[in-house]
Amino acid sequence: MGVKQRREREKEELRQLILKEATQMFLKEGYERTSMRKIANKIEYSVGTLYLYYKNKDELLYAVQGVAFDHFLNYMKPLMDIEHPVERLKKMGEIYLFFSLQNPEYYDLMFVMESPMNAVEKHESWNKGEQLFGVLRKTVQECVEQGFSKEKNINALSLMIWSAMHGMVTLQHKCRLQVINSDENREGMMKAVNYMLVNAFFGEE
Amino acid sequence: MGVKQRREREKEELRQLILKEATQMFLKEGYERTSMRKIANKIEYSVGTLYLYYKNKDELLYAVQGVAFDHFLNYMKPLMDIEHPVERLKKMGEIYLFFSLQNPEYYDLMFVMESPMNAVEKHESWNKGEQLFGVLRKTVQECVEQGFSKEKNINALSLMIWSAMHGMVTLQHKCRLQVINSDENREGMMKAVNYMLVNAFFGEE
DNA sequence: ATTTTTCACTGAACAGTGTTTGCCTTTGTG
DNA sequence: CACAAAGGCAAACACTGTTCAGTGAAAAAT
Repeated sequence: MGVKQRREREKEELRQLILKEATQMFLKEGYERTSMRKIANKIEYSVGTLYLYYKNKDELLYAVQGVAFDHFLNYMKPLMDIEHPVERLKKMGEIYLFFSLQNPEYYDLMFVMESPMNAVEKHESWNKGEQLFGVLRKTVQECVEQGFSKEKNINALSLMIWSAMHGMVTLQHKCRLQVINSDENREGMMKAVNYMLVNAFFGEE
Repeated sequence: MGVKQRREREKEELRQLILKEATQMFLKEGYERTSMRKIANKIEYSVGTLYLYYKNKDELLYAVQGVAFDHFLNYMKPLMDIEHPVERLKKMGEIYLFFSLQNPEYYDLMFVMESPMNAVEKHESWNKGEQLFGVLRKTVQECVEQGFSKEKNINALSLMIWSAMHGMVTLQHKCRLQVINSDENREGMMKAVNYMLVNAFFGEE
């Protein structure tokens, strides 16, 4: 009997609807103004229903985080066609900056907010995050293999690059870059990133 | 008549008491569990009273942020005695890491939370932040002047270093460093920072 | 000395938050 | 037809930041 299966399918559909609508509200209104009640209103169900599909807000946010990561990976994947690893790395930095400034709410969800990480069990892995870090590490590895860096510790090198990008983005998002002349804007940041990647970490070819 | 002055003094004393108690609660309980009501309870005044001394929570948090910066600057100031600028910079990195991991709530207040920055008026300057950035910039400037770097743009260089430190610290705080083998802990981070400062940005002397 | 004014302070109320729970109605099964 | 199961709902709980009419005591003015 296909009844069980239909119900299963309907449940999955509603789960997806909640996720889709929540994601949309996050992008449009920002997470500050996106409450469980408002999501429930938008999909025309009651608040309690949300909790039948997601254990709590953390879990819902974790699901939205997944959507954000998928978006980001779609930005990144085409870059893997660039053969020269240093060129690829530079382009990755550019895209990283671009994405984070265009989608600050997504970025927060992926790399800043505590809430979605509470849904990651202590001993469970954070798949999407590892997937993305893998893309960076692979590129760094190629850079090292082709002799563009003195340092051979791939993990330390990758972490340093990621940290620098992440730090700059978040300082910008959270209004801490007032300490620098405000004419040092996106272009200025891009210049600094380029310096870091080309001159500091990897030798000019 | 000294009545006005006494009242003025008493107001200032209560303002300081609120600040002191709020700061303490932040450090002990974390900002998640520090509400206006709980602060009011601790100092045995009613909630409304807090709003006679601070316009809103943002302003109170901004005041606590000031306390945090003072602490941080006290960590940093002694370093200015180190003559060699590269050595000083390395030590600054060490202290930065140490402070941020020991006082995550303070760190959040200073560099991550949006709330306290709402109290900084659009055209008003963020004094404490600029003061701290000045300490870094001065050291970087000396490094450049003594010929330890090819890059001459002091601001870009300083920003890059600050970003890298800040990025690493926040990725750690917000549980995003699961992507790296967990045996790469504080020491591993310190190694990466040292690599960055000594090998990447400033030549080994 | 008595009245008036001033002012710090209160605590209830408002509008919101995430989450839980008892009930109800619709659906599918024996 | 009667019974069981399950999805959905509304109300309630315990919070949050913030506001505001009212209180009572101290200071100023009469």
